[in-house]
Parts: sequence; C-alpha cells; structure tokens
Amino acid sequence: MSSYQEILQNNNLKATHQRIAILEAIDHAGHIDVDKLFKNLRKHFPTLALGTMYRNLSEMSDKHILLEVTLPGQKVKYELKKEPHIHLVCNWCGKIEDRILDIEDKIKECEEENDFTVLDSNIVFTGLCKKCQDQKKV
Amino acid sequence: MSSYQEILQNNNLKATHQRIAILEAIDHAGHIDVDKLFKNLRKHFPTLALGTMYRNLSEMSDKHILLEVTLPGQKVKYELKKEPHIHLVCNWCGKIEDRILDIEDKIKECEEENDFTVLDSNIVFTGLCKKCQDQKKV
DNA sequence: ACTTAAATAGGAATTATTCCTATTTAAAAA
DNA sequence: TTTTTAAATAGGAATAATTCCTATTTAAGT
Ligand SMILES: [Mn+2]
Ligand SMILES: [Mn+2]
Ligand SMILES: [Zn+2]
Ligand SMILES: [Zn+2]
Repeated sequence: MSSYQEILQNNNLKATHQRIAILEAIDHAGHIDVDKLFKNLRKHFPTLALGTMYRNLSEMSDKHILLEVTLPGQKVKYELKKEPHIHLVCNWCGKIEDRILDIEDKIKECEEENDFTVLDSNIVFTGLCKKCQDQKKV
Repeated sequence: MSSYQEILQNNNLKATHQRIAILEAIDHAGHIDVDKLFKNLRKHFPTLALGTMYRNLSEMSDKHILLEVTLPGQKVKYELKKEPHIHLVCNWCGKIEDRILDIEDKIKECEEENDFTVLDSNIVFTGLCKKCQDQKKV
C-alpha cells in the first residue's frame, strides 16, 4: 500500500497539501460530490479555492487516481480508484454501497451477440437497503 | 401504439406544439442532450425558450414519458421511455446502442447476498463498436 | 540554500439551470 | 362555434456551476 504522496508522485503530480487533503477527504467519505467535499475541506483549509478543487478532481480522474461515479439523478461523485465494483444505491436513505459482482458472463454474451468489444462497465442497482426495508414494514 | 397527443393527455399534460416537437426530436435522435435538442428545435421553432425545454424535460421525466440517461463523463441525455435496456457506448465514435440483456440472475444474486431490494438497474458497457474495431485493425 | 516549473488563490468570465410574470393557448364548457 | 380558464410559454432576470486568468507561492530537484 502506497501513501498519497507516492501515488501523486508516481503520476507526475506534486504532492501538495491541497491534493493530499482532497484524497484524504474522499477516502473518508467514500463517495462525495464537489460541493460537499469543498465545504468539508474549507473547515480545516480556509484558503482552498474552488478552482483548485475542480482542477485537481479532473486531473486526478484523468490519471486514474480517482474515479467519477455517475449515479442517475445525482451530481457526479468521486471515489478513490480501487478494484472494479458496482453500486447499490438506496433511494430511500441515499446510502451508496460498493459490491463486487462477477459479470464476465454477461459481458461475453454482449460481445458475442453484438460485435461489441467491452472495455469497461458501469452498473448501478437502485432500491432499498436492509435498514430501509425493515423500517417500511413497521 | 398511442400518439404523443394521447401520451401527454394521459399524463394530464396539455399537448402543446412545444411538447410534441420535443418528443418527436428525441424520438428521431434516440439519445440527446439539452443543448443539441434545443439547437435542433430552434431551427424550425425559433421562439422556443430554453426554460420551456428544461421544464418539460423534467416534467416528462417525472411522468415517465422520458428517461434520463446518465452515461459516464457525458451530459445527461434523454430518450423516450420504452422497455428496460442497457447501453453500449463506443468510446471511439460515440455511438450509443440499446440492447436487451437479461440480468435477473445477477439481480437475484445481489438481493440474496446483500439484503438489498433491487427496484431498478442502470447498466452501461463502454468499448468499441463493430465499425470502430474494424477501422482500428487497418 | 537556490532554482524553477508546477500549482494555488482569488476573482473574473463563461456556461448551465432555475425562477418570475405578462401573455398566449389547449381544451373543456356553453 | 364561441367563451372561459387553468395551464403553459416566451423572454429575460437571477442564481448556480464550472472554467479561465494571472500574480504569487511552493514542491522538489540541484
Ligand atoms: Mn464505489
Ligand atoms: Mn436507450
Ligand atoms: Zn436505505
Ligand atoms: Zn464506434
């Protein structure tokens, strides 16, 4: 496991306080959008500029340090890049959960039937998490 | 098959020229974002207001006449609501294809392993379409 | 410590979206 | 067909989101 410092330097990015703070905050939040991230960081980093946020989120996404997560009807969220996974989104409490799901068979199916080479996949299931199912029964 | 007029009226929306033009244009384009839609419609409908577009796209999505399609790294696109399907997006030529893919087994798997009730799914495969695969071989 | 290219802060500019309201219109009633 | 009226629109103002600009600062190599 490498430090943020190393991750940044391996991608030819200077390990600035701002970038490290951004990465720490995203790691802590899991999935977070620009606004929430900015408000969080401002508390302990009052001079941080919004432009710096946007620029770095783009750059770090380009370099695959971050991943942009697009969920239906929501602002783009950012997460640390890790192993591929799908998202379970509770449309009652809003919780976003990561899950590993093997879909190789479906990808094969799609490739063979459609002459399409699949390079990446993006899967979101929306519904009700455990807690919200239970609450609705009451 | 019902006309746009009927679809709108069934949803308690007046069948205005603007709404019908929007639905026709979306049907013709398949998947289209606000800007392109507005530019297209303005050609034959010079007084159309941008606010009217936004308002109607939201309303018609709320009423499930339209569907908002969120693809990674792109502006939200709109399509006519039809049977559920996934999207194949060529990241070379940009083409967006609709495909039916049975994923009931994966949904079951997810529900059983995670205590999560899946109500809707959103699946995008990005890669290379037939044409672009061939061109890259040359 | 010095050097320098890269990055930042702060704010201006641009773009996207929502809001407001006088006027128009779809469609139901007469 | 004409009248009525609630719903919808056009046009523009207001607000929000994002990008751009540049003088100053800073990370990191020497
Ligand atoms: Mn995730
Ligand atoms: Mn589609
Ligand atoms: Zn929940
Ligand atoms: Zn293609």
